[in-house]
Amino acid sequence: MYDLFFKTLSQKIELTADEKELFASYLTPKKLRRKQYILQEGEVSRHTIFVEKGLLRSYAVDDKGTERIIQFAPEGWFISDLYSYITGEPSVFNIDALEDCELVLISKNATDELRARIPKYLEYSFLQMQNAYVATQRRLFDMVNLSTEEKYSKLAAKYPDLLQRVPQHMIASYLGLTPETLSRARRQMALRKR
Amino acid sequence: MYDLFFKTLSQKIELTADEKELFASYLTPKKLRRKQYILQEGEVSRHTIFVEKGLLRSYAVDDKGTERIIQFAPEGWFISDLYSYITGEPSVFNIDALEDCELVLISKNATDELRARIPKYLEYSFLQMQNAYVATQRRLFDMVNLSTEEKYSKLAAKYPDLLQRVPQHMIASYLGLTPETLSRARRQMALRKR
DNA sequence: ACGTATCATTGACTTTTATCAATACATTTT
DNA sequence: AAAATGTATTGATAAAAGTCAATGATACGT
Repeated sequence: MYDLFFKTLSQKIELTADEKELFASYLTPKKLRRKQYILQEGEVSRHTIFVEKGLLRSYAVDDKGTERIIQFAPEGWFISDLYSYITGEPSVFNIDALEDCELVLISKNATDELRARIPKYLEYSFLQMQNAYVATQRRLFDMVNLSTEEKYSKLAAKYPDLLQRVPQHMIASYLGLTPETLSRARRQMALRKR
Repeated sequence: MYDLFFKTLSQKIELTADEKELFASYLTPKKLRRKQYILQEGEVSRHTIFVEKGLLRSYAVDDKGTERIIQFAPEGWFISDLYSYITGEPSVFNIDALEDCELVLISKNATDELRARIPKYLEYSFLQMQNAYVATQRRLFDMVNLSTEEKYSKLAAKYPDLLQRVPQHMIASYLGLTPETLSRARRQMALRKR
């Protein structure tokens, strides 16, 4: 239990056995079935969610009822609506399971106490946030400046397994494209390779 | 000197007079004339830059030689190529001055020592990074999901003064549009308002 | 104050992407 | 097993954005 979670922490900070035990006492395990929500629009995001197993996604629904996927979170990833988490405002996003999941929840209180009792965890949080920021900046740049084909190729190169686990129209949504446009782009690329 | 810098820190953490003095000893002031570079493609980003006065921008140049603006940094903002800063890899961005600037530089060494000697500064760095991350996530979502007119309107509402200080074709670049497209979108909006 | 950049706009045309509709296939549900 | 749902592809057409070129207007450096 929490194996992947502590393995992930250990990539950036080292915890003693005692610290791990203390840490674990603040964590809540949760299983989630495919299609179930862990956060729904209008609720306040009160936890940081870590994915031990399975696959989550976050998305918003636009005026026309179209789902706009913001993020995928497979094993080893954190996900939440950070804005709602920080401000306490109701979330405008949904987070649900694309596969059966095993999750680790850390409440806001738990986070605060953990950062106070294990200062290394504040450092971890900083490093984690720094990584997330750099990654998002890069993705923003790519989304603004790359062509449809380049966006897809980059995603496919970086997360090849994701394409096996997620239906193509969700990849299209994540990339800000219609399913038709992505389908045609893929066909073009395949034709050119022959 | 450093007035705005410390005022900005004080929005998130409180420093004593002694701490401020210690802090200031790690800072380097720098003036930059309009059009001068503070970071050029190929160099390693070795400082965090704070803008006391003036206006910076960061941008990349694509294969066709077109400038792609990533960020504007007016007074009170931080800017750097964080990826290059963290990894030590040469930067693929440029940062230059759109107006005469007064800057505050914090070297990587200074940052490390400051975080060790003033633990509150690690907390500040975390909060700052968290804010930057949330803001970038939101901008990413908008760039992917909003129409041209919506992108421009949102920017204009959020940073009205920026439109006065920055030529329109740079706003277009920041929004991932051609100058022509932005010009026509503005015309449409103006016509509709009458 | 001058000449030179730079800048914003507009028109004509091309390319890219979205939209709507139909089809075929696969996967889930009952 | 049959029905219902979800998924990917393709075609026809419309809408949006990019490209290229020209014209005034403005700002800037000396």
